[in-house]
Amino acid sequence: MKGVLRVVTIKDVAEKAGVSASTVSRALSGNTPVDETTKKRVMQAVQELNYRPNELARGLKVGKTKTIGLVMPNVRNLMFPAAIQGITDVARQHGSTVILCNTDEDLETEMAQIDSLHQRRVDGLIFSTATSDSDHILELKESGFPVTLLIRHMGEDVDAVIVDNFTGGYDGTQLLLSRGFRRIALINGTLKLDLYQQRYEGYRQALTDAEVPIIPDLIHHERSGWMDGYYSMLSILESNVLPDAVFATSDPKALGVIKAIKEKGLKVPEDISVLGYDNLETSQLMDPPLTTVAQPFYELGQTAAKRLFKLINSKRRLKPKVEKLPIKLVLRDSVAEASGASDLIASDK
Amino acid sequence: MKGVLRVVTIKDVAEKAGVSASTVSRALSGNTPVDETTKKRVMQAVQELNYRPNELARGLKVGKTKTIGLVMPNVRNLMFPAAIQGITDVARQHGSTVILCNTDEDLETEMAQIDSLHQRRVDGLIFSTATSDSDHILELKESGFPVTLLIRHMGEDVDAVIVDNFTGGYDGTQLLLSRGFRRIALINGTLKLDLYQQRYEGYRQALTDAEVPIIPDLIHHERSGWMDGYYSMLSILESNVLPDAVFATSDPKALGVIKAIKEKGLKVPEDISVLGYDNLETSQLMDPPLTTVAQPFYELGQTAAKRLFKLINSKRRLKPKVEKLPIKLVLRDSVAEASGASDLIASDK
DNA sequence: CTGAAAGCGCTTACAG
DNA sequence: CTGAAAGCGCTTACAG
Repeated sequence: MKGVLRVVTIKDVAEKAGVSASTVSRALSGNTPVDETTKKRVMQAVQELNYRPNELARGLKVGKTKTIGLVMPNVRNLMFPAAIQGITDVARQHGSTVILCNTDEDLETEMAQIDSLHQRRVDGLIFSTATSDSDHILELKESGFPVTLLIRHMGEDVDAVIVDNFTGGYDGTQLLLSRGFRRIALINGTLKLDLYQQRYEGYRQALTDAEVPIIPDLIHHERSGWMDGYYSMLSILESNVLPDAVFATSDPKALGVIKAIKEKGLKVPEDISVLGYDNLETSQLMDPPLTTVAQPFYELGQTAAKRLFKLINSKRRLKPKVEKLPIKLVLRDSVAEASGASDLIASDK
Repeated sequence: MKGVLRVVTIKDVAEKAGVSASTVSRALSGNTPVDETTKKRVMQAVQELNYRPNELARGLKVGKTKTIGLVMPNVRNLMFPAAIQGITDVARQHGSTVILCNTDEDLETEMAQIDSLHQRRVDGLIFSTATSDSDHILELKESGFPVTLLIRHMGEDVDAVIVDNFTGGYDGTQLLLSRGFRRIALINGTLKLDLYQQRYEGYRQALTDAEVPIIPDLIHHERSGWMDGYYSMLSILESNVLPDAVFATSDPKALGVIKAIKEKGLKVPEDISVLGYDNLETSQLMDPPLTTVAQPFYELGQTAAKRLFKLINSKRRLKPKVEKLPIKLVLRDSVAEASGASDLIASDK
């Protein structure tokens, strides 16, 4: 009986209710007054036929698809799932649907994805760009298309929701300083991404403010993932300047660092303290539980989506705004007090 | 100059190329022969105008949207991101786009999501259902709509791609038995999900086959997440029957178990061995690195997507098929040899 | 090979 | 309050 795949259309409803398609449309949308009793008849028919308006047809007509595009460099990166949830949650509140694209950190496919999303006439786009050289994004923005960047941004010209990375770098470093550490290694990501640049600057500033010398040998950039953290730390441990603490600018890197330290027969935090950055869910399960700079991923996603809908629903063009959400220090067990901390601090004077 | 938001349509191209819209359409689709030189003119115009066909209009006309829906219970569950990537990867190969929905494990919103996806006229649906009582899925299936279930399935009537959970439970338990353990605790998920039921049965079968008694006190069901693993283990440690090994049916639960064991001053694996299930990326970074039953999440996603496209592109209705992908034992350090294992085995005879 | 026409399923001025 | 008509941007038989 259900064999035939023909879907119920507005005409079927109209016929059943004995009215015109226009009236059905109006009864359903509620934008135009409709007589109560005819409305009831329509609703009855809708019920019986289990009618669902074709969103495509509607979109074609009114020029809004109630769909937003989400372009992520890598869904498997543990930062993103929470952000994605934040986005889908607010999209749902707005009756919007989200199309997810994964770029594998590749610029080519990023551009292809954007093209395909554009073809789908999404109402707007949220994304974390693969690189900083993103002319295509500026172009989009220029053309008046609603776009908001997430986590990774580019300058002040396009809307973005990010985290205050400078403060993250600064506060993290300062925590370590306050515990009495003076030889703080930094295992950082690629300087091509503004966010790592900022964390780096925060680190330097904190050191400078505390009049603690910066030791270039203890600074490694361009690292990503736990493997890089692991190898970076191994090489540091085999060099001649041993750090008393390590600030890794992502939790995975921090975990790699801890692994390396343990493998060398040293202890965290007794011998070397380790500070992460992210506060991924699993980081609390580590041994020791990771002290880290927490990023509010879910809120980041939420905020970006809210901003996007504001752009979408605004009549006039809004001035670009980059929102910086605050970081938070999460104190657990991987950072201790420097041994002989007081001496050290004293001797520094 | 770009100020006006009017998008380029097929008419603009037609006009510029001096042909009809029909010809433009044909030149672009390639389904019908078009004269080479006029084709070139069309392509030229497409280039100059940067024309992108409106996928919605196309979809409305041909009745395919080149969009699939993906309904997940919880994107933050670490099992899913890899599966999602598998799905988006093959969707891209098929020129399809994926709409992502998150149900928060809630049946109500699951049904609402399906409805909204249906309204969007997606070509097919992949999902991991929230519960087993899923009449709405059967209904969908019955109506001839392409659906494939992922990871969590329901019977033999609807297409699914899952993991061989019985074997997972069996092989995992057998690994523990082969190492000489005899009091193997099971920290399991909800029996409402077939997958946990199967793992449980695998566990029982392995014990039975080895003629090792099943100890009900060591079996905890309805646990999910690391917290539950943690508390389950705590209560076991405070009871009078101490296990020599624990089989947790998810990695997070295993991590909670390890945390509890360590807190009690015991060592993993020296005092108690722990086996997980999942092989999440972070599990190798734990201390000790987790021995676990690996699920091929990416392949699961890939396979489900491939199956879905087969369903979508098939003229006739295909017979439902549930594919079971194999698990793999990943040996790391959280499972050791039972102390005095040989005695034990001997004494068992 | 190509154009004019019809139509996919809606919405919304335009009349009444 | 309601219907007939036009049109969103495409595709595809139908003629030629």
